[in-house]
Amino acid sequence: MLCRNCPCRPNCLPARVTGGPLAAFEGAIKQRELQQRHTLVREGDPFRGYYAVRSGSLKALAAGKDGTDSVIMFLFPGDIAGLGAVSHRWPKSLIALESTQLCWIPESVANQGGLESRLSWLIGVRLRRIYLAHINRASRVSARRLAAFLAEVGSRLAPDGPEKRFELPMHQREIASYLGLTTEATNRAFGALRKQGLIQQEGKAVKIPDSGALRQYFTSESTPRPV
Amino acid sequence: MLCRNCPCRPNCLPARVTGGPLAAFEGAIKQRELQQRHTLVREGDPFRGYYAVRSGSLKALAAGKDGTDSVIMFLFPGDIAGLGAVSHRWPKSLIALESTQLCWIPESVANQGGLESRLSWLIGVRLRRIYLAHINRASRVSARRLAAFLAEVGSRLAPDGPEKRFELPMHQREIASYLGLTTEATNRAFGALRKQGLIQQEGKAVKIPDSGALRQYFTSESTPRPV
DNA sequence: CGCGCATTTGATCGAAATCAATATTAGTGG
DNA sequence: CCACTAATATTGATTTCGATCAAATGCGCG
Repeated sequence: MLCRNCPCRPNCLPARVTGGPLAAFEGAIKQRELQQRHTLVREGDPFRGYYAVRSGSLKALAAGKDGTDSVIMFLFPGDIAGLGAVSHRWPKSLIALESTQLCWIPESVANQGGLESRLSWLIGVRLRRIYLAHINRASRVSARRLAAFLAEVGSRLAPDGPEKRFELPMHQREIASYLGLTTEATNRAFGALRKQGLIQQEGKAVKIPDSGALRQYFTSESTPRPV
Repeated sequence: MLCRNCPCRPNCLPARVTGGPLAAFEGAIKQRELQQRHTLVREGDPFRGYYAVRSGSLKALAAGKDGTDSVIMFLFPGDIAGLGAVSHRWPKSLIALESTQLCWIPESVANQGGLESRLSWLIGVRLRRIYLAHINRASRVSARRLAAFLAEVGSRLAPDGPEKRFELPMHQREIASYLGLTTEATNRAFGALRKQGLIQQEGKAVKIPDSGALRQYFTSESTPRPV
């Protein structure tokens, strides 16, 4: 698969590159497949360029003192992995949640040919997304946090239309870790959202009948107190 | 004050710039003072370059639906404001917590003279810091979250030595908003840390007798569950 | 098929939210 | 500078939500 046909291109580094430079870019990157549960990079590894997620998904893990890890972030198609490691070391491990197609983009390639500004822009997008996640996780009601999470995942895995269907690639256990909840609380939060008709579930498949209603649910009264 | 004498230079854009280029940089930026509680930028304003914090501090606010804002981030001397707005709009309002000295760095200046890679590096630093904050806020024990916050602030406002003394520029109310707690819980968390001897307080002045002990306190058992 | 792991459900406990009231501080104008 | 006012900080009592403990069910996989 070449960049020119890749559905991720609008979100990727060479979004506006065409012609000869695009061909050069395509020649400089390297495609790679990562099997389910396999590790892409380990915490502390030296930085060796970026990985664009073309299909599948990953989780970023932060190692705790006692060997316990917590999930920091999920990466979906169109995301670039490695932004947190720029000119540094990988701050987090990255592990595939399912069979995942990646494009390796060497650092030298990303720092040439006018791609720096595009890279900065993408990092800005990432920062804004993290800030949004910060806000959503500030809610102390578990069902609201989960609702915000599912809305976010839905917008990534089923971008079109207000009704969304997708398969959750991660376990409830991993969602719980990401949201700072126990698995039991997470599970009950799923139940609460189902009972309110905001989501439907069938195994790992999730349907959001009305993403507007879901958003309405978690944006109302999400902040603890005004400032 | 020129960059060559600025204590923030190691953390700033022109960390490694010297000679003629440094003089050019100094000529291209513009110093500015912001009075307490005054607004630097408003949410949704177009991006107009970066602001380096030279002294003082700022809070970043996210507007809620109903006019209630929540604190997303605090900025201290050495920080660069605007990283989340690269080539976009300001995602958050920025308001001075105290009288604050800033350097305005036009976007064009930051994108020239080999500063792009330095900018990317700084954004990477910011991303890593946010991930760390994410982890710390995953703790469900309010005193632990506050301990992590105070350790972070202490490392910024009193970088030298294991014993730290500093003045908190923000209200407990703002800390509470940032941590996703009520003001009461935040206040009781202060009390808990005092009782354990991990901090001392006198008005807004905080003393951390042993920042290692404080870190030890909040890093142990901070994650809800392993993954 | 059986084993291990994840999910689901229930009961109890604990921490923080909430409600309420007071004390303190900061900011205002006289 | 002081009095006055509003906002913030502090403390207590009660309630609620999620953590914890425990057990059962379901599922994937060798």
